[in-house]
Amino acid sequence: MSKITIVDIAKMSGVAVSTVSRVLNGHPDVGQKTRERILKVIKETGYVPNDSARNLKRTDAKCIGVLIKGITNPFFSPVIDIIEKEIDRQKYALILRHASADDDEADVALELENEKRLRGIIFLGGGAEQSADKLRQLKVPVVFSTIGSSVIDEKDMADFSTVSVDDRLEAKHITQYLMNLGHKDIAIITEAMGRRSVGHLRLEGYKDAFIERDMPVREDMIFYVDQNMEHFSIANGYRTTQRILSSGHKVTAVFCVTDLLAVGAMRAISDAGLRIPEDISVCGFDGMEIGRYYNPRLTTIKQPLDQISRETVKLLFDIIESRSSHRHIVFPGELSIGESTIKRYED
Amino acid sequence: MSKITIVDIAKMSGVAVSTVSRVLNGHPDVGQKTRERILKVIKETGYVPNDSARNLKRTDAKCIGVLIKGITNPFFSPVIDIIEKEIDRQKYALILRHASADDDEADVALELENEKRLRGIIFLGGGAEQSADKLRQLKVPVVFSTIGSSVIDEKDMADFSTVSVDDRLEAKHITQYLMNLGHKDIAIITEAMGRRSVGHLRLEGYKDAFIERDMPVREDMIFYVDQNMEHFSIANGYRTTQRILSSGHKVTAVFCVTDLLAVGAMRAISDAGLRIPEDISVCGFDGMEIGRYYNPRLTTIKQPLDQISRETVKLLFDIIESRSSHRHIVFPGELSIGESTIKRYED
DNA sequence: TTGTACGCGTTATCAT
DNA sequence: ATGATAACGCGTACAA
Repeated sequence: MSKITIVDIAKMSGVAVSTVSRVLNGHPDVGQKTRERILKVIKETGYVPNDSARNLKRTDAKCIGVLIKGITNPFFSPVIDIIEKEIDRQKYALILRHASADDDEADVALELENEKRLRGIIFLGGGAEQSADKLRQLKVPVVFSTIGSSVIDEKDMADFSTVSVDDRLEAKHITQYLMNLGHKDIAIITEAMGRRSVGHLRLEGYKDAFIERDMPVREDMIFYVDQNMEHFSIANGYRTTQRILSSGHKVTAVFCVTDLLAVGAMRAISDAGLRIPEDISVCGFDGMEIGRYYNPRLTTIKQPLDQISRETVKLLFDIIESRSSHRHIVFPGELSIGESTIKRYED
Repeated sequence: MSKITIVDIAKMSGVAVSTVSRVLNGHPDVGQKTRERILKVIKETGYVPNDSARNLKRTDAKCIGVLIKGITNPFFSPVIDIIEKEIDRQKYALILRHASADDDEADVALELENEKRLRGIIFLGGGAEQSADKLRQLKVPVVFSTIGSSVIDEKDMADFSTVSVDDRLEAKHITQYLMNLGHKDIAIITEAMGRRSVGHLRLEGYKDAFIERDMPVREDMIFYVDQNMEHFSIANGYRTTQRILSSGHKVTAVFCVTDLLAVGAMRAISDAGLRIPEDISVCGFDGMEIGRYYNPRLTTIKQPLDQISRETVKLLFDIIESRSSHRHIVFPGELSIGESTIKRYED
């Protein structure tokens, strides 16, 4: 039983391939009886059109590609959900593609572009990094979502759009919040990646807060996650916090650049027999659902993912329909105060 | 700037298309200088071969398709990670495809099969349900992972493989565990889907436990999640637990058929001013990472996802290389006792 | 080592 | 309303 094609269907229905094709694509100009006959044969044989061949010929196709780096990150789940709905509302199809850690996202994007007939691409996670040149070869507009413009070279600003919060600024805010609670010995758990990673941006914001108050930035309070495991994972937060606790440094608050890290941190602190927030305050960044359900509730910077997602799609379509050129939209984050932070006790 | 093809590359390099094709596919029989020249042109133009056209012709291609229903579920994250690595070890490529809630998975699978040149397909989540007939049209072997054979019709057992735990049995185990702690008023939070859903299977296991002890199964202790939101979500666990608490029924333990539901349940119980486990014991099912980090740690049935994932890939390759026919592998779950369950206080 | 020509399954164009 | 046929971009015999 070799694979069955449109030709077979045509033969079995006693019509020409073009007629079958018309039925397949919902063209109106085909007789009622002929249509039914063909449909019947299709159902019986279980024929499925070959998408490759289709895309090879097709000119239209209303598709938006969504490229996501590391499907593993639950942070993107709500974003994808909303983007999917929004694209649907525009009567477009969404093609979700995942790039594994070692894939070059730009390559995947280029592949996707001429494999399907895309009208636009949304990037979730990852970052432009070096591959901006490759990305520029894309013929369809690119919007980075939840990724700030600071991860992009200035010269690329006109070629891509970004929709996000200001990672650096918001990180400064939450650090200041901790300071206002009286904390001085504030450790940070972050990622040691390139200058354009969110980890680095949020670290910069942390530093900004100290610098603005003329307080020294203590390098021994900066803890980098284990490179050998998933960077922004609960487990890594746990392990890194253990390093903090055994470092001997006095620490009254920990800023985790990610909610997931914070969850791990809280568990590690509890396991060490310390109380949150009485002994150590913990805060995160992102505003993930789990933070609102954890015990204690996590203080964090809530990203307005709803707005970000919606605006991402809206902006993309504005560009596709040339109602707008590339823009860089920044939404304010919201300090969401939970039960994981408290005034520092005077000693 | 229209799209650039292999013909353009050939012209620009002053060679025939076949030569370019050879370079593209890493064939050895091409002159060193010619190869370099072509490579240079490719790099300069940023040419990317059209995958659709490729797959149309290709005969080989070592790909495994992984179909996942609802990317939203973090439960699959570790599974995907491992499957990806295992497939990689076999020098195969992994193509991850996501089917949205309303897609027919069988259709997506069929599409994927002749779009790419697959050698096998792994299903994550979802279920065979009615579409077994469609699935049978697939020319490559299908393995359901983390999905038990009980979701499949008997007559289909020889056509598909499954690798999973015994949902029903394990659900009985954990219910018995609660009973052994002295609990009698045990509510269950589950899903009201078809007879083949995990929600239903785990509910059956819950009932089994009661029946085996000649205890009545109380319908008023069965709580179904809100159909209008994501079924197995934290938020749904929260809301459904609120319904339990306001039902007026005496409840000393809650079995949530999913860890995510359990997290929501625990938060709802805390918010109601009750203590876990003293006032109400809570347990889940799955063994997700968050359960081990939550406060209190969640008692649950841990699925051996490591083994399941590894065995899924191994079995698939056994079938591909016809070293085995379709099988149904069942791994035992592990009762992972946390801090969320305790002996029922005598009143 | 390199080039030519055909076919993969489909859609679009032009006839009928 | 339907049929015939030329592309679409690439891989691969086969020929040179």
